[in-house]
Amino acid sequence: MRRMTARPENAHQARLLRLLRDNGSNSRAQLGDLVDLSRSKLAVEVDRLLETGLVVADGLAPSRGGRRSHNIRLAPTLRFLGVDIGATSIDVAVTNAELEVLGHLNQPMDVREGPVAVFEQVLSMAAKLKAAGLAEGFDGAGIGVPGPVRFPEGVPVAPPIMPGWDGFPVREALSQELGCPVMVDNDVNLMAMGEQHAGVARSVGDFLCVKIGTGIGCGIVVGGDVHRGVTGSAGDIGHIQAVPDGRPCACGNRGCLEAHFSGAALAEDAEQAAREGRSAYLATRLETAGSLTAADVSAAAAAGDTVALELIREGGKRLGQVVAGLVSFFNPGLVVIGGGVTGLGHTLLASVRTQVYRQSLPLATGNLPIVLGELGPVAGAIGAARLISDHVFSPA
Amino acid sequence: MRRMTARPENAHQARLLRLLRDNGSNSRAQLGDLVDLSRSKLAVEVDRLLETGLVVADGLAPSRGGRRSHNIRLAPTLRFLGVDIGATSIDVAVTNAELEVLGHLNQPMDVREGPVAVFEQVLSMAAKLKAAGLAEGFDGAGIGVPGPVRFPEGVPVAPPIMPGWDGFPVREALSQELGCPVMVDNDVNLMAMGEQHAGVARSVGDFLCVKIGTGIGCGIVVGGDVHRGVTGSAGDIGHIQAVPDGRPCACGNRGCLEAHFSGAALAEDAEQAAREGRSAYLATRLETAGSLTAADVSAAAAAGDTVALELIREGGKRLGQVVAGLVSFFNPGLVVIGGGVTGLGHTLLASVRTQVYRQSLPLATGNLPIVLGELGPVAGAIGAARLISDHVFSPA
DNA sequence: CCATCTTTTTCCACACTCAGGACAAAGTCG
DNA sequence: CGACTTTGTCCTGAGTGTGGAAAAAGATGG
Repeated sequence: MRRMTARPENAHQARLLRLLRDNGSNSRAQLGDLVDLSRSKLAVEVDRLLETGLVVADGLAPSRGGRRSHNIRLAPTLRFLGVDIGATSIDVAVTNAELEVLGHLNQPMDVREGPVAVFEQVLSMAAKLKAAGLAEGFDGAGIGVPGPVRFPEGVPVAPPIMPGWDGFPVREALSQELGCPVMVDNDVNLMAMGEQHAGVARSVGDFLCVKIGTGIGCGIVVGGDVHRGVTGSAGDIGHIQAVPDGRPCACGNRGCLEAHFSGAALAEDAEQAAREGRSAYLATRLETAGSLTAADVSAAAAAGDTVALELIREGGKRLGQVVAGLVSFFNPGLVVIGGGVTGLGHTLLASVRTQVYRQSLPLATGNLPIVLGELGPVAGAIGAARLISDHVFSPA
Repeated sequence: MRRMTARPENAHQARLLRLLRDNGSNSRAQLGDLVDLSRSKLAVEVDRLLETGLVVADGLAPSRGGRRSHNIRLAPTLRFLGVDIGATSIDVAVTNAELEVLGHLNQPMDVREGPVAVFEQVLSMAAKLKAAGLAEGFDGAGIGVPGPVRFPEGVPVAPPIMPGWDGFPVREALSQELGCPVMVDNDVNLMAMGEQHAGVARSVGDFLCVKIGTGIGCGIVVGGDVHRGVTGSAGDIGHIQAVPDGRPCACGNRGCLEAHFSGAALAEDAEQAAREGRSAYLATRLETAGSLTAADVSAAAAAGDTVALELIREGGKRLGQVVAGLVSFFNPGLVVIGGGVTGLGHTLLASVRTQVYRQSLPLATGNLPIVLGELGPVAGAIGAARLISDHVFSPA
């Protein structure tokens, strides 16, 4: 079911669409204040957008002391699909044109089952959301995958944790299936875009967004734009050396950050602690579940388990060491920490902060907030919607 | 002696001026191929530039099969001043509008003598270059200082190795003295711009430029533009921890890269080796000179001294560890190594390369050249000229 | 040496865009 | 109810840029 979504005809229209996306409904007069176009010109462009159906009239705005202005908003029927494929689960969200989440589904799924199985799942989730009446069709879809992506083509390249995905034409295939434009990016970059659009990073031009999941990655935003690097692997900080001659890592080196702190490493450490009898809480948990995850450590910490707390603190210190280096190098205006293990919360945050503030120079840390992401599991999906909306709201 | 340099009236003219700067003399027809403007429009803009005197006619171009085209070039009387203030010496260069170095002076001087003394020296060097007939006046000057700069205002902020410079209005003061526009930036950023304009980094959009001098810094170029960070301290990698619990550093921490490898650290290590009698070459040198510098180590290495070579290799390994992390994080298309100790040359390079290729992931290092800068001591001055020319060649 | 073909440049007419003013419509406020 | 403010529409005039025609300058081939 192909939907022909109109596209803006020029940069002015694109600008207006993005303003409406970011600021919501707006009066014509207000728009005039924002865009520095003559009233005549603005009227023409708005009329054209109304004709194409991308925006609709939306009643009258409250008076600002004179005649009331007509409100304009993005077409309420526009729908974007945001897909965040993680290592062990899939998040799918439907948003309207303002990128508000109308519905959200989460399914556990191992990305290693390969692109065909995963996309089957994604499409069925999308269908379920449609069946719930949230969308009739999609005007665009953003897809996040847990590995490097050749961005212009929308193709994963040499993804370490996604065997079978290398070179798979994700963009092409999903565009075919969904009948709408599709953009693909690294999941961490999308999380950064999500927090930038609707989360803690609003109005920050340069920031880092560290995502701790099964692995560790870092979204880099420079001047409002995501930096992807020449091969799309920028932000891949999981294999930076955190401990000289430390633990062996799947990548073949030793002491990688990921080997010492990540969802996977944390789970292993916890199991070991449980087996060695250092934590009664974790031992019980291990016995009932058969294995432990980062979430178990999080729960243990919340229950006051000292071993769990110590694991988190130690991990935060490792992470903080690496982040301190990145802060010195990049001098961001904000550091966001998010991902599945946000449940580790303030213990982790405190540990990272301590390390960064101690190790980086005052000029770089002086006014540097280090905070948790505020969008939780939908950050990636919102970022994905943002990605594709940027594409759809740009001149054809 | 104030010179009123004309400025381009619009973006098209600015574009043309930069093309002429980067490509040298050019025929009108060739320009037409490059800029995607109608012939009429192009003719008008070129004529206006001719009127303002920013460009001049320059004979006829060779025929391309028909009527010969008129050559156009930037006014040959335009002069930029490039100043690179290092920790221990000052480089001043005069360039024409194409940023070719017409004359270059170098003077040892300790930056700690403060801005007043330093600028006195700079002005006297500029006067000397003028007296040599290289310039009548300057149409702009770029200044590099060895510390963080609040870029828009051109003011150093909290520079660790430049006490007395904090908050000094460098841009304002020099603009007054020289009677021309002035821009100020970190010396490392300027070196990066220099290598980008005329050195190894031509045609690379994203790259890192590591400068090893008295300290260590790193210029970051993203999408062709220098990234300065929110407080102007981006690229300050000298205080990234390279050795856990390593040597104490002036910054108060331990194990900073700069404490283990930099011009200053190298000199100290060499002196110690000399005193301990581990190297006859260095011991002799120490006796005659009273102290050692990085240049001595360089000379010793060239002479085959094993201790010197080992010092360089060890330092390269430390540097390589840090650079490997930056490569993973930033995924650049090129890494340039330059600065005063380029004399350490290929020994250093080999050591850094080994470490980076070993520690970073193949996707990031797959096609990553790591090379020495090719502009030597004038890289900074050329970058400074480039900086100010970008400013002068932009609409007023 | 001349005729023909190319390339470059200039000139010009036409279309298009856009800013800004005038004016009508719709509200507020006293 | 009247004066003032804000918003929206219409219209004109200035300016800009495109593309064609033709002239200028040279190359090529007989």
